[in-house]
Amino acid sequence: MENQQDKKSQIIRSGLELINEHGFHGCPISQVAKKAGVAAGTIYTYFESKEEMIQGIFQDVIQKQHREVTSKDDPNLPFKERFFSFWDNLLEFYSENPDIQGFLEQFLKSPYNSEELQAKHPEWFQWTQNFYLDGIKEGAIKDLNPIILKILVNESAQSLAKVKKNFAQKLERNQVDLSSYPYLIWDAIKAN
Amino acid sequence: MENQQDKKSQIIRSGLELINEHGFHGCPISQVAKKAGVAAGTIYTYFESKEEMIQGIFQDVIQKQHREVTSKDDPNLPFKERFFSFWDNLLEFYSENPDIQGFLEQFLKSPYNSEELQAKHPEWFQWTQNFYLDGIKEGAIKDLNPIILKILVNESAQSLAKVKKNFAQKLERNQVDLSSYPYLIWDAIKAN
DNA sequence: ATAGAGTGAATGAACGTTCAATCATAATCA
DNA sequence: TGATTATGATTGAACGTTCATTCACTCTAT
Repeated sequence: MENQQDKKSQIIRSGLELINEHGFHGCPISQVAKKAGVAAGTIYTYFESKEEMIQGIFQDVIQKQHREVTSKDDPNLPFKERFFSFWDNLLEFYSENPDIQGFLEQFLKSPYNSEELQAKHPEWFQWTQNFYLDGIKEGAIKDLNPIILKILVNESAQSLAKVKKNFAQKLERNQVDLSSYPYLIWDAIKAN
Repeated sequence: MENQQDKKSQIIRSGLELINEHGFHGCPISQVAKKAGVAAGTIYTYFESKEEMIQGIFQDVIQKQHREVTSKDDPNLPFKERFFSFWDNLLEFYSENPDIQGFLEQFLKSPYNSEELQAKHPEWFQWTQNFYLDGIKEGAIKDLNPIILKILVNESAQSLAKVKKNFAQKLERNQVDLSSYPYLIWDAIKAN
C-alpha cells in the first residue's frame, strides 16, 4: 500500500530531523513516533529495533544521495568538468537536505558505521570508484588508488558541508569565502 | 593532592576509552566509574554533570594535542618542511592515542560541539591560524583565508586518521598505500 | 469474517544524580 | 607525643526519570 510507504517515509523523516537536531541521544522512539504522527508501537512494524531503524535511515539516505548525484553526471564530458559538477551536486544535495547532511556527519563517525555496513551499499561505492578510474584513464588526475581519491574528495565535501552548516556565524564574522575550496581539491588530485 | 589529580585523570581516561569504543551511548557513568576504579558518586566531585565531564574530556584532549604538536614545530624551518612535520606529528599523535582520535572524531561531529565551545580553546585555534599565515607570508602556500586552509588540512588529517583506524582491513585487502596523502594536501595548498 | 496495520498503556531495565554514612588525613589541643 | 576534632574526599544504595519494547486490543479494508 502507498499508505504504508508513506508511514515508513514519515518515520524516516522524523528520525532524520531529530538526529540532525539533537544527535542520537535526542531521538527517543517516543519522539520519533510523535513527530511522524504514529504510535510508538507502529515503528516496530517497519523496523525490528531502534538500531535497525537507524541503519534503515542510513540505507535510505545513501540511496537518495546515489540517485541524486549519479543522475546528474554526464560521462561524456571531460573529467575536469565532471569533477566540478560532481562536487557542486553533492554540496547542493547537502544544502537542500540539511537533515541528511547532519545525519551522515554523525552516523559515519559513529560506532553504528562499520566496514560490514558500508559493504551493504555497493552501488555508491562502486560508482565513485569507477568515477575516479575514468579520470585516471583520461589522464586528468593522478594515477592513485581510487580509494584514496574517494577518501580525499568525499570527506572534504563532507567537511565543507559541515562547516557551511554549523559554523555559519564564524564564517560570516571572518568573511570567509568558501568558493575556492573545490579548486583546492582539484589541485590536489589533478595530474601534474 | 596528587591523588586527586590521579583520580580525575583516571576518570578522563575511562571516558575516552568507552567513548572511543562504544560511542556516547556506551559510556554510562556507572561504567566510567567502574573502569576508573571509583564510585559513581566520585565523578560528581570532579564534574558537575555527565555533560560537563564530556566537555572536560574535550578540554583535556585539545590541550594535550596542542602541547604535543606545537612543541615539535620549528618556526625557523622552511614552511614546506614545517607542513610535513606538522602533518606527521598530528598523525603520530592520533596513532599513539587512538582513544583521543576516536573521541575527537565523534565529539567534533556531535551536537556537544559548538562555536561557543571551540571559542573556549583559543590557543589551538590561534596557533594553527598563525601557522598558515607564516606559510602565506613566506609565499609557500596560496594566499587564502587561513580558516579555509585550516579546515582543509585539519579535517583531512582527521579523515585519514579515521580511515587508518577504522578501515584497516579494507585498506589491507585493497592494498591501499596512504603515504601519498599528505602530498595531495600539499598540492592543494601550495603556491602555484 | 478475516487479516493485518495501528494503538498506547504497561513493563522492566538502565540511566544520571543524590546523599547519608564512612573513611583518611590534617589540624588542634592537652 | 598522643588524643580529639574538623575537613573534605569517597562510597554505593536509593530515587525518580526516561527509555526501548511489548501486547492485548481496536480499527480498516477487503
